[in-house]
Amino acid sequence: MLSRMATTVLQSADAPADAPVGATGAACCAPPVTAPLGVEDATALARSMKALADPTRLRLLSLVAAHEGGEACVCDLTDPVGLSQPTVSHHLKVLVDAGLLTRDKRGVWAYYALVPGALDALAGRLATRLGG
Amino acid sequence: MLSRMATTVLQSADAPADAPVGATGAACCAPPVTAPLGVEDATALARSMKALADPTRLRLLSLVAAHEGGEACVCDLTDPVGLSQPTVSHHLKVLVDAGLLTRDKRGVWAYYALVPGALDALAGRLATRLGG
DNA sequence: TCCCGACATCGACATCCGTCAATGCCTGGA
DNA sequence: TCCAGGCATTGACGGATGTCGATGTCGGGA
Repeated sequence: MLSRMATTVLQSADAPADAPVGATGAACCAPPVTAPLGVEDATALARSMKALADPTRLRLLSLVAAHEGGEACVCDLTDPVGLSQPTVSHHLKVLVDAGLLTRDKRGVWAYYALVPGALDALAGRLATRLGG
Repeated sequence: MLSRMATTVLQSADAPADAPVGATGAACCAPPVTAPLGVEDATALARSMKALADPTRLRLLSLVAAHEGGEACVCDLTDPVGLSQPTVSHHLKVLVDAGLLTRDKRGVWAYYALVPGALDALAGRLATRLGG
């Protein structure tokens, strides 16, 4: 048997439902052993990260952000990414479901725009919940 | 024939190839929005995000960070995540390959530790490259 | 020298995911 | 009223991914 302490680090994370996102925790020096992510928090974070774990979706976000007015319709995006219209629609839906984009249908066109602060909130959660 | 309101935006600050990671993007004003991500950049970023797009791996990172001394061996991690040893080894390899963990084999045990600043760098890339 | 234990690798399996062509829905104009 | 076009949905397919049991590898102790 190993003599390594097999102390299962208490993991029943208190689970603060809403994270203090946006705030850059930013302590430079060693936060003394914060509690590990609970299963729920990890699952929720992973779901958000999955939306960003695809090069096409990253490019779509970037294209929308860079587009005039901060918004773009599907027809603006299919050519730059070089994929079919249904595929682009699918990716946009994933991003909307993840809370990263908004969808505004005006007439025949559907305009997508970044949700302000959503990416920063994700980045903040990454840094504060895992790296310290 | 729709007149898209050209609202705020504009301001051209070319984003250099390597972003000043670690800094949490600009504050409130000034949407950066410049050139969209290239295919290569998007692919590279997506590869990193994929490593974080799994709840088990997020919990492993968190467990390692929270563990005494900032490092943990496989036997410390299998119980908390409730998965088999080969599966945990697999996830740890993914995290090492992504540059998020280091692996240090001492005797019979393999100790994993966070790569300092790696998560912050990723968070910074997210915020600065996409519209933070 | 042999055995045990910690860890990595392998092979297999089920599931998920990205992509496309085809099709349906809805809006605006003729 | 019908038609044209932008977009979402569906169904299908191939490849990637998470998981496990079995096995290989290596170091330390008897």
